[in-house]
Amino acid sequence: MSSVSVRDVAALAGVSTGTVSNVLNRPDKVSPATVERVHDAIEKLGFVRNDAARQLRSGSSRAIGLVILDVGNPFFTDLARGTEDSAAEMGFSIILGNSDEKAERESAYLDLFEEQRVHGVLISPFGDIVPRLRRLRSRGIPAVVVDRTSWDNSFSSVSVDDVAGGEMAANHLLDIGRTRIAFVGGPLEIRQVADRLNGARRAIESHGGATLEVIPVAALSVAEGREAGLRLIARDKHQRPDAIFAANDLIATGLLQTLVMEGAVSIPDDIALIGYDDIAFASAAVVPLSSIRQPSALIGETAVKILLEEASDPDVLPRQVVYQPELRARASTIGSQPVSAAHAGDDELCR
Amino acid sequence: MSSVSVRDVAALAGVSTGTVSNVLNRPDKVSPATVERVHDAIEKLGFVRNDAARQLRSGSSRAIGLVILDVGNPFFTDLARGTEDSAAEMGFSIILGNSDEKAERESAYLDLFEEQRVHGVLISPFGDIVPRLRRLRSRGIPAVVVDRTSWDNSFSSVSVDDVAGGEMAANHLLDIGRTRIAFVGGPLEIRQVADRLNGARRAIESHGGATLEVIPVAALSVAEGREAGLRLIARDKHQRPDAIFAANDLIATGLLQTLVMEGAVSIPDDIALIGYDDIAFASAAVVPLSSIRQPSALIGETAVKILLEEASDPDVLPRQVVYQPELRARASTIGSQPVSAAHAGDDELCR
DNA sequence: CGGGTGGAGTGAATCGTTTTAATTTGGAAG
DNA sequence: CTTCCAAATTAAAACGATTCACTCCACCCG
Repeated sequence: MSSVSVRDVAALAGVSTGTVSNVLNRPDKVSPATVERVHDAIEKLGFVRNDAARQLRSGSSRAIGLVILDVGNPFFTDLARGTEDSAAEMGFSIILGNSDEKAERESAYLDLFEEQRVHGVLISPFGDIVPRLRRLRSRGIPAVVVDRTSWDNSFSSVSVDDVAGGEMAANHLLDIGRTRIAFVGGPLEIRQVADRLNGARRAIESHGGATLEVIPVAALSVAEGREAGLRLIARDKHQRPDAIFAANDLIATGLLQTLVMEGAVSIPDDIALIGYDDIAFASAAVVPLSSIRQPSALIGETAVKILLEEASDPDVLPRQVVYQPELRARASTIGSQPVSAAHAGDDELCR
Repeated sequence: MSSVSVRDVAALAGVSTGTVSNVLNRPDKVSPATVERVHDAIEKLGFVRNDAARQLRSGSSRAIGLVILDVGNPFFTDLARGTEDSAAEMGFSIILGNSDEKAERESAYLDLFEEQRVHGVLISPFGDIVPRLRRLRSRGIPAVVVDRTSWDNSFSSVSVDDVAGGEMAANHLLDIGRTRIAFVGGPLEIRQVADRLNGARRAIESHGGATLEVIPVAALSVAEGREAGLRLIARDKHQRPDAIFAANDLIATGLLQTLVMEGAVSIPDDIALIGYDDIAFASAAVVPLSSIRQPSALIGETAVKILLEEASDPDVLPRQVVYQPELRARASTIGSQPVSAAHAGDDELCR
């Protein structure tokens, strides 16, 4: 277990440990000749800086903690990728935690990040974590909430306007002439789900002549979508909606499968279907799925940027960044169309 | 920035710092009364252990580094989830790095992990990293290769028998009577791709009467799959294969879309299609995709287990664990069938 | 009654870097 | 020929938990 320390490097280069440290961190403060000599020594000895010692002395780490709700959801992995790219650019790395929508796991990750004295925390919250975030802040660790506005604006957040997104989705369904609309989603405790529903409700109420039915599901997964689909198939044909707004693309995918395969329902002729998130698989589904696109990677990048600003200047005021979502109309609502639409071709398939 | 240290805790509890440390790490060595007193003090002061200091003194960290090829690929996120669960159980956390099939990023992550003196490294390698892994080992940091056997057996690895998987896929296509088989995949430098192709080749050669065509693509993505699909559609009907083995499910998804939507090809009647990885979206596609299932989460769990063993006993010999893949026949090869097959119902759809 | 035993607790040394104040050096300015 | 300054470098003091070699002390046993 050869452990090469700055001391060894200093000895070989014939300088002091302080100089080695300067070469590592502020090379401009050291004469070029010395820099070279030190680098040679580092090379020769295979020295690698011990991050724990650095962090202990200098107080803060080069890692950022990120807690997301579900690694299985491409929306979140895209978001994570955004944070990773942005962080790497600034010389930081991301420690990714997956809370799996469990308060206990969420809490465990916050504990871990606190022990590690991470540079900052990004979190797409599940439970009520304001007290935890406050405590982190009092320790000098800033936090930014992602994919949700923070409760009382005491923390910065980067999110997408889910109410507008829900409105947009419902309006699209109304625009193509549908009137019996169903919202499939849940649990409503998840803020995003409730917002999307409220947006849809608003659109439909202000339209007149259209109805909205809520079909609750237990989780935002493909399996739950299938299950909801089976319930719909079981209905008499005339009892079915003529359009469905699914709370996210995983649910929409599940619906798509059971409705088409097992229900012989034609999409979009019998039922138009729109999802939410615009994950890469949405545009690649056999009936390409209309969806509400969120700038997932951008959310991550922005969140990192804000976090780093707050870290370097703790007195900056919390900011709420809200992006607007965007409609991606595809075959599942508008059927096959001549390839000439505005967005044709710019779908980013799997990145 | 209130910084509460063991010293403060010790003072309040009326004990020495050594005792506080013992309470934290070896509570059984301390009398119950003292344990309680110390815990009270910790509570009162809001003390949180500084991990950097702990690590500096005790030498090793509680974090495991994981480098994967592509976060956008559900196979790898499932694998990551497996490592995370397994690590959490043992009190470790995972630092996830995404190399994006770039040697430079892979290398940057290994640097980072080396500086952090992580407890161990798990890696699904892209470039030739044996020298790097050797160096890590010489520093006392063990490494386990995932999703690939290691080059010379000098490192432990956990993988799946891709040759057998390829053979299995091709045999399935032969079993349902197909004879003009195409393999769509690439680049062949990726070992897994080459192995799958070789397996298929072996099956077809030993069958007689069947042919294998290789259709190369530049990457294992949905977009590349679509592109390959377009090329197939452009062919005269009789020049097309009657079955396709795609190197992974992302490619299969892309193929599925163009063949069905734009080529009016019937799956599986005109062309049978089988993928690889059995990602959650495979079974949820509108024409559910036959695939070769790999135990992705299990690979991750096993890798963590082996890694921790090697970390605690550096003299243990490297082991190569090779799991066998499993065929999941679905509609894309066998069409719609009465629900009675062996595996019906046990598909894990998106968890 | 004395020596031995072991559980509980102590406190100083330690890990490897960064940082600070202090020191040297080579010139430029007076 | 001083004097003074900035740049380059140094030596030593942190940072905060863990560890290790000890000290106590109570208790048991012959």
